[in-house]
Amino acid sequence: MPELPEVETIRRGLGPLVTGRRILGVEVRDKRLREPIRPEQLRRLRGAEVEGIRRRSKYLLIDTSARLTLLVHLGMTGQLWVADRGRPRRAHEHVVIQLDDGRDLRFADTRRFGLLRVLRSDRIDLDPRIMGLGPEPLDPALDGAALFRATRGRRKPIKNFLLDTRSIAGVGNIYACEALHRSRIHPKRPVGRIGEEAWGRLLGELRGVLNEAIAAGGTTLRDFLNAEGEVGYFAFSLRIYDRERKPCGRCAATVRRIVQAGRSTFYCPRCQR
DNA sequence: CGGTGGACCTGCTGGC
DNA sequence: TGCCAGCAGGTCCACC
Repeated sequence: MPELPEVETIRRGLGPLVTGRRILGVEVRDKRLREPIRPEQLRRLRGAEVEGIRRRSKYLLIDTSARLTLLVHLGMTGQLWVADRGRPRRAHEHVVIQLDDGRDLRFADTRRFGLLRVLRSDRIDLDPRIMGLGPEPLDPALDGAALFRATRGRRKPIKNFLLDTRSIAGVGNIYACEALHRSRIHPKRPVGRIGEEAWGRLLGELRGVLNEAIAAGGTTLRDFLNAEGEVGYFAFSLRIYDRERKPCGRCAATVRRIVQAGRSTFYCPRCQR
């Protein structure tokens, strides 16, 4: 489900709903995630006040006054939202965090690829999951020249590079395909054969599509819902993703699907070189 | 260095 | 109608 724009959409929606709220209790109904939830860890949040929510790559970081941070990853089908206490449970609702305003912060995850962990706030940057992440694409300090320098002599296909969170954080399958299509770059082009100017344009197109998706509230193809349980509308603006055998919106050639790194890549064989 | 394939899970779709 | 292969927005690992 969620790539950078979807996680950012949740962060923005959740912020005003939970910041300043005190955590009254934590209920773990099902701890079977890929890495099992540790209820005794989550219960340490009881009594703490939520101070704010940050995002790093596709992770949400919920900081509390107990100097503990709740680290959340939504995997493929994770959902995190606020609901009035007493609202019926959603399917696969695994965790309920009771807030002091009569509402709950709830976590559901059909496929259980998500992650929920409590970390010491002062040690987050030492967590191996966070430590290994590459630069944020929307960070103004990042530029095409840096990406150009980082990729000299490397032969990794650009699509695989974009999907690797150690190179650039937060880009997933949808936005990697869309950014390459907008940049007219073939998904198999080795990163070492992309010039400095082209890196600048690619980064610009990547930022463009990410920002437009955030403005539209994210992409809902199947499960994505924001912090208030609503869908996002960027699916209507996708130009290449999931359009196999349909015409390319720019040149009318037929969109192709190939597999790279075990994932579907959609591209236009005419305008992406 | 880089690629593939599989693992982890559940649910939906499309073809027969 | 029913079954089943294939696929899904993410990571992580073993192996070539």
